[in-house]
Amino acid sequence: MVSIKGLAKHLDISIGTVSRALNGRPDVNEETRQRVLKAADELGYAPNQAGRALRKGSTGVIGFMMQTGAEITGDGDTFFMSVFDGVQTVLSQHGLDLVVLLCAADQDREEYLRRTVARGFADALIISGTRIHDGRIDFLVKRKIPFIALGRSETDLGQPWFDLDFEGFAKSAVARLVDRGYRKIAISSASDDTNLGKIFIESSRMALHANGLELDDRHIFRTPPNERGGYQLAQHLLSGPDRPDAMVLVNELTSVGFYRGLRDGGIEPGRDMGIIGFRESPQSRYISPALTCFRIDLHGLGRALAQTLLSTMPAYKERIAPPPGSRVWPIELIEGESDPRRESR
Amino acid sequence: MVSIKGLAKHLDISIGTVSRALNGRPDVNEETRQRVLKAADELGYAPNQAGRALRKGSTGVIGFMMQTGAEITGDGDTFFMSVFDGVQTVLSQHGLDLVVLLCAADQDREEYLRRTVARGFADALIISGTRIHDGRIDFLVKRKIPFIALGRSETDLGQPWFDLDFEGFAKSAVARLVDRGYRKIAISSASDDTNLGKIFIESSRMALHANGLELDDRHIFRTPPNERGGYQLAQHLLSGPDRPDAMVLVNELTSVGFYRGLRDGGIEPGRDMGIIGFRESPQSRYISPALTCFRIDLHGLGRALAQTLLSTMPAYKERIAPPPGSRVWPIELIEGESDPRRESR
DNA sequence: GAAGTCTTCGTAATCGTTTACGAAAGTCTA
DNA sequence: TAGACTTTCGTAAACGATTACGAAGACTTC
Repeated sequence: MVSIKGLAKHLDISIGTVSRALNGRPDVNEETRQRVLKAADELGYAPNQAGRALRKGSTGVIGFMMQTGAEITGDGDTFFMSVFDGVQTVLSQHGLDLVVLLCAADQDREEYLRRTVARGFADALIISGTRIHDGRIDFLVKRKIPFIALGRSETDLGQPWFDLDFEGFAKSAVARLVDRGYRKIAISSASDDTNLGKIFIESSRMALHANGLELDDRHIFRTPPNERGGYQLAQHLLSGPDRPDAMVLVNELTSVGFYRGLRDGGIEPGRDMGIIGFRESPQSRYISPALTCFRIDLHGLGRALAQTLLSTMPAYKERIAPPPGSRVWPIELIEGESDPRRESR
Repeated sequence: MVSIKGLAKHLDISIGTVSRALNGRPDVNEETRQRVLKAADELGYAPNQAGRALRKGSTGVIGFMMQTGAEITGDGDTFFMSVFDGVQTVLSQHGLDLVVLLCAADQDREEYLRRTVARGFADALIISGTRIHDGRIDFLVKRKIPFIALGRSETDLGQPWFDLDFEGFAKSAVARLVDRGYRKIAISSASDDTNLGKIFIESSRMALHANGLELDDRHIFRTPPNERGGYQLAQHLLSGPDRPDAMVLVNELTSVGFYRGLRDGGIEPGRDMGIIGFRESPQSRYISPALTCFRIDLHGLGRALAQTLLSTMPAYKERIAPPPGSRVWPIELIEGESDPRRESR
């Protein structure tokens, strides 16, 4: 691997001149520059990232930290890819690159940060899957590493964040179901130690209350975010007493299993039970009946994340304004056929 | 951000001693080491990655390059998550970390390599989504950067690779369908410029031939790897002449749409048309009828990739033997109900 | 032709870390 | 007590890039 020194020796000029030629500095003869460029190409010279980062004090890279396993499968397939795409769109406009840092699911996330990231691996970070109490936030704030969180946390040290509008979801879904004649509304939530779970349950309770109904504690289910979870939820419903007439599913992956589970028990989804899912997924319109759910502009969310992050970084602060609007990312209803209007009985 | 120099000054000892204490060298007094460790913790010292990489000539990181958009959504993204997990298992045993390098779908992949990776960003690479002719392979070989490919390529410069057993898939699926009484077998393939598409079509042709049947060119479909693709495929089948009695789907995401499309046209999947999918997915057993498909040990594939890669790297060569076995990764049949045995008519 | 300006380039310091080398002091052996 | 050995640590040279500074020469101007 040829270095700048090798290039200089090969051309019999100084390394300073080579560097200036390569970096487009004005104080180098055009003919010399061409010679350098040609030689660099021929010798396959590529600047050493470590040397450059050491000298410049920045890497030109933004890290996106996430966990393998649970998180990504839990949130469904294309979710993160769409966000990545949006993030990259903005970053590339500023000559920055994105790398994804995968923390194994069984690994301590704070330890991972310390080991991999705080070393100066990236100039800034996007962290996802925030917990209600998230040690990573304390750590990054203490270390003064610029970052933004995808997901709320009660660990609020003034860091910027974005999150999906779970409140809006609960409110819309409940209002719609009530309006359509459903009265015994149950919810399938995430586990209690996630922000999603906590916010969604509370919001649903309030939304029902606002409509003159109460959320029965026995109608709150914690469902693993996958097909199997949906199937088991349906089985559980069928065997239990006091069956609800509608269900709000906070994770769309469960829907396929839920449909199947209901049918195996003789209940026809849509006809016998109203169903609303959270996020529009590739399959939500191809299952039958098509799932009523919400569209989320994930690419836009990615762009907003990146812009907001950059607007907090000294090197970019002046050039970038934080995007206007709420930190709660809006969602948009997609009407399906899984919650038809009920005839009064 | 405190450096090793700041630490040394704070402790009033030399930076050499600090470094040795931190790195567990034997030639440092135990009491001194404890003082250093304590101070490092208090001051929040984290070694600078750039400085270390520059000096050591290696980063301790393996990059996994993939593209946003098409590729990952096409394969469903639990696919890569499982592979990542396997890769990481092996890497962490050797003190290495994994970063995912995302090349935007509309970006030139070779250019991306040059810009991001060849700079010494990672010690080695895993590249995915190989094309029939893949410039990245030439590039990496020329630059002498250790790498392994997930996916075959006709650009064969002796690099190591692993790939899924598409031949085995075509062979098993066809043999099973024929054995169960199906005669007019169609295939839903990927686009022709992918290895998957090329290999799968050819293997299917041979498998059919081996069973005394021929693959009608009009029974070869190129289907976008998503639900919509499956739906449109079904619609196309229904409107066309000479409807096949069985379909082999090389992408499992299409199955949900395909089912729906058939039903919308009055054809009951399974009963009226036999269906076999490729990879077992979270939904394959929860759609109805459950899809007959193949299980793939993706975690094992990830481990094999990492091990093979390390076994080609000088620094690890001695400690790691390449895993035995084929570079074509095996698949295992999961019986569903989507291809019932036909009564002879 | 002296002085000033401009262009072009070499020199050397610097970023943070690791490590070969040697120095100093202590310990042991004969 | 001299010599050999051990323990502990400081010194300084890399690694590859960027950049402030100044020098040398060419060119202009009066």
